Amino acid sequence: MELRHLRYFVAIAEAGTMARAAETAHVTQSTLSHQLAQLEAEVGTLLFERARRALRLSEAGGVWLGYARGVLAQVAEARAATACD
Amino acid sequence: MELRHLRYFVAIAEAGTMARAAETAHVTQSTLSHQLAQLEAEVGTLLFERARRALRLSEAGGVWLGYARGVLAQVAEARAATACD
DNA sequence: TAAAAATACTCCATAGGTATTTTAT
DNA sequence: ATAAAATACCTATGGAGTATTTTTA
Repeated sequence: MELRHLRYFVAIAEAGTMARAAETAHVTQSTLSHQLAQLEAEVGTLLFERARRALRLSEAGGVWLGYARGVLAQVAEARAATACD
Repeated sequence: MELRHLRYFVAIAEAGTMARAAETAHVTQSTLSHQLAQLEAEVGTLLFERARRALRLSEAGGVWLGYARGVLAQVAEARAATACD
């Protein structure tokens, strides 16, 4: 798992679809699909429900969204703490 | 920046030398040197002082060590929270 | 049938390795 | 002399892209 997986996961969760998340994340829908599959495989759970047309966060997905945001926020804070410019 | 950079950075900080960190991180000294240089370039500050034979955390490095450990701990917690086995 | 995700495939950027050089005791 | 980091160079994995195929409202 890398920060990339968390960034993409949050982007997808916030956009609702991979197509729209692709724009904000500056990658293609295909890439998001791949990376999300990797994350889900590593976590061992589906983070989104695929039954519907649009993706919907699963229960585990909701939990993960909180952690992912927290981790990314911490990273941003660390950056800010050492930014001297 | 990826989690990899944080993992390696913490390993180096805890081991004191890259050679020993290489064993615990299961990569070579060369790889650690490369990745640490990347992290420092991205952060914009040296995280270790090179004046001495062994690496010593710089002031910014100390701050980063705290954040890096926090981030990795959060990731571990997230994993644990969704581990169903 | 339209709008989405998944998938086959291709490419190339880069993580990581080996070997060597540099640096500081 | 020695033990460390830095660096030059190489290889191969996998991140990311294009094009296509499912899938489902």
